[in-house]
Amino acid sequence: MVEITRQADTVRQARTPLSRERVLDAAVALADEGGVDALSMRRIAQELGVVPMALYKHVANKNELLDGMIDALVGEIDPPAGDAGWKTVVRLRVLSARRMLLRHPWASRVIEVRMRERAAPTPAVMAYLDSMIGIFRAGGFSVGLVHHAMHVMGSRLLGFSQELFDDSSDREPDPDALPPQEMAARFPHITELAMAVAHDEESVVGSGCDDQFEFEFALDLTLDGLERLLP
Amino acid sequence: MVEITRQADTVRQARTPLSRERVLDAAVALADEGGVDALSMRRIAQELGVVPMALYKHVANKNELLDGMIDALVGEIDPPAGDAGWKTVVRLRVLSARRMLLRHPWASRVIEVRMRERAAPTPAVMAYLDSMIGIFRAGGFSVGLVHHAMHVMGSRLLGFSQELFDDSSDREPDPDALPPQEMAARFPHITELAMAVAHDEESVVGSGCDDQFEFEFALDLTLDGLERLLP
DNA sequence: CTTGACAGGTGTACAGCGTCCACCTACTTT
DNA sequence: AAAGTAGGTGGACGCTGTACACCTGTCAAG
Repeated sequence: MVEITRQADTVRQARTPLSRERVLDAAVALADEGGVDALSMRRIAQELGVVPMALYKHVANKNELLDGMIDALVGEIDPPAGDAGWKTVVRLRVLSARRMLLRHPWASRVIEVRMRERAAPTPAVMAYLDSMIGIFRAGGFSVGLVHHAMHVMGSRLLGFSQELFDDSSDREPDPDALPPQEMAARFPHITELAMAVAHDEESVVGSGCDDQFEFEFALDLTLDGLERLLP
Repeated sequence: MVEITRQADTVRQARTPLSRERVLDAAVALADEGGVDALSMRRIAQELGVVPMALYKHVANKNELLDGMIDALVGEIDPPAGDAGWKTVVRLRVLSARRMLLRHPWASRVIEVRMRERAAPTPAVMAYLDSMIGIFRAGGFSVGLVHHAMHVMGSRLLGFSQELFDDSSDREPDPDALPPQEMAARFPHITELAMAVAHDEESVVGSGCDDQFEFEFALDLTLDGLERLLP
């Protein structure tokens, strides 16, 4: 009896070595059932039968944990499906993203908030956007047109937030950003787009992307679409 | 000297009687300069030279304070301009909303977050939406079409968040909601729309508004718009 | 076979948060 | 004069994220 207990004690900390993945999973589960407000380091730790500070051996801090959760969720979005034409492929992908967001209602809020205060989107989001851009390119869109398209789609692409790339602001450069050539290798379409935008507006001060123009572009496209619905 | 000082002391708490408006103004100012994370009850109080709990005599709690701030900001949006046709009027109004949001970069996040967890938007937001619906109606849109239009415009109307009315969820009814007839008087267009939607989907379980359909409607309208841009 | 590094879990502590509660004080109303 | 009330005060509680020092088990090198 005593032996069993002791073994159980030993086991509790030995059997489940508490990996980063286990922390992330517990966090997602907790958020799923109690909303993002129920998500505290202490609660996650408690759920894992561990002391709060133990989490910090696998996760730098809470923000980094949120980033990890986002990455996990974005990974749930279906990859582009076959060769059905850009319109169908984009449509299916966006609907898949939406399903993911409906499964995790707290997610869009977290993504949005983290997006706003981070230098760059998380890697999985980057990959998602890159592949989305790739679909448009393959569908015959020019680089410039894809740029507009991404702005127009903004709020639909992940179900919210049209300003995924808020490069206009004066954020300090991300210290652990990817070196350019690796960036280009992993996210070729994003890179192509970014370079084109940066280049053809060289003279413009600041962002290299006229947010105001893009906003009005999207707005007018929407209004035109609505106008066509009038009898 | 002593007298002056004593007078100053007296004055500090007597001259500026710390109204709700002063609290709201201080809060907005603080958020404007330090972002929404710098906004704590204690900081606001400090800024006003007062003890934190003093604020609670003018504001129920922090959420209610955030609501008040939102209302103040939405009030900054230009009223509908003249009789230039629905398209122009909507366009100008949305651009005015955008300018407000650019003046207060933290605002969209606050509005969105508060929207998600509140039973109803704040009065000023209601008024804004009501008048926006009115513009569409006056422009010849049917009630049903306005409904679609509001969903399509969603992310542009206030610069974000297409799900302003997330009535699908199972929120407890707002205790201090307006009585129906007052609601109808103050927000006639919202009421008209809400009743029409509730009525013609009587048989459907739940929300009275098929969010999935609306999402796809908006998505397809956007994709069609993009398609027309292809050479 | 020992030793030392190191990965990983523990315990304590701190500053900051929102807000409940009891209190005091000045002013208004009867 | 008495009673009520609006509004500022002070203290406390429970919660948060996380810095820091510590301990322990595992494993590699001498």
